[in-house]
Amino acid sequence: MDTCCNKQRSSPKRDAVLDAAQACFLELGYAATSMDQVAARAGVSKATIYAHFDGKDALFAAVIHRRCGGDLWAAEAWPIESGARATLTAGATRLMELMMLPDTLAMYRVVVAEAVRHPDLANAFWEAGPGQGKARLSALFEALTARGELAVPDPWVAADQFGGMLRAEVFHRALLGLPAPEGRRPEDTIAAAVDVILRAYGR
Amino acid sequence: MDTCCNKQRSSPKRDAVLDAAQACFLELGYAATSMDQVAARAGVSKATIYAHFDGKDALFAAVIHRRCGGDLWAAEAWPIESGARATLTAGATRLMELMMLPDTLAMYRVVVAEAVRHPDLANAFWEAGPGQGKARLSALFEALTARGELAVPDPWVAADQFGGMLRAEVFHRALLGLPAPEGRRPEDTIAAAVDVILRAYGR
DNA sequence: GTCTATAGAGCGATAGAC
DNA sequence: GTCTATCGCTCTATAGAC
Repeated sequence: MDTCCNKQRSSPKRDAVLDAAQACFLELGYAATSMDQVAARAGVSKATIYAHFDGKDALFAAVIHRRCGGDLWAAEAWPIESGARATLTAGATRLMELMMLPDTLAMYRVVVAEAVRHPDLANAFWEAGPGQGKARLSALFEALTARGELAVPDPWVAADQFGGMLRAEVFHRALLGLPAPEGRRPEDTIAAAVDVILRAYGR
Repeated sequence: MDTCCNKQRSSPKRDAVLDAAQACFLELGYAATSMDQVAARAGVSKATIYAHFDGKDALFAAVIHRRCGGDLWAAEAWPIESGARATLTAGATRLMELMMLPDTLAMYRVVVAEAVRHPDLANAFWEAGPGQGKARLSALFEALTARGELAVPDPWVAADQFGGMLRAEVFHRALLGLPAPEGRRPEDTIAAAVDVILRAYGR
């Protein structure tokens, strides 16, 4: 137990440090964040941070792991509606909402930026984020195929393709901080992706 | 003219600085790269760098703009083969090759990381990279529809979807520095994406 | 243009009092 | 655990000789 966290699990100052560090890292990136900034934002001294975390690297890891720990992906939030179109649209809408949250985009940016230097964090992020999303979509395809509403030979491949279409230009540009392509809303991307999937994998 | 570059266009030392800076920025990221490192790698003094560029920010911008300037996307490299499957497979293969180049992935990482602080660079990157890729795929869909081999109502939407499927798990994990999913190669992703497109937009 | 040398600020991390 | 004060280092940027 407790192999992933430094010192004890929780304390008011410790939580304040984690909150402040998360805000700084997501806003400025890893390298551009200083321990002085984190300390000031948390309302503690720098020495207090070092009493709770082994250093800047360990603080960063704790921030990422904490945010990857919570379960945004409870299966109950991914209902099998009546009909393949409704089910896929509902799932895609939920996924799109999560992907487009400002904090999610910021998390993407900082993890991608540090992926080479922190492979373990990149892996934790994948497992808690995109990997879970893919698993949820895959479960949808499996259930719809079992019900005879779709004919999907490999649910993981279909989930990858569906997710890829959802993660297309709208998300891609948002990740780069660019405005969405003119007149193209997330709902349009979702509807068009569902159309393609139904045509390709419908019975 | 010459509005995008500092001082004169080219000189041996200046090119050496740009090469060294590109290597450092792509390898370490913007913030973690120091002017001392760039100077050492270029074999010049720091003062020489400041004689050619206004500062670290301007040097970074020059590196990104230089790499975005070259045209990797000449239309001749995107032939309309005989048959929709062959055409799409050839185009997707070319796109996948470009996307999976180590330098392309590194460029993605550093531009995404700095996108919030350097919106103009993010835009230049989009226009020179993903935007061009989408334009090339779109031209393919348009030509295939004109020939009557495909029935694509909106080539830009189809290009977005096709590109999204190609940019799915294989590329997504590569961007995070993670190994490819077991037993899934880029060719498999391409073939599966072409299958879906042909089923959805075939006549 | 190019160099050496250095200014001046900010960095991560720690010592020692309480 | 938490603080103040500070160490030793590296950073971006520049001054001045050639």
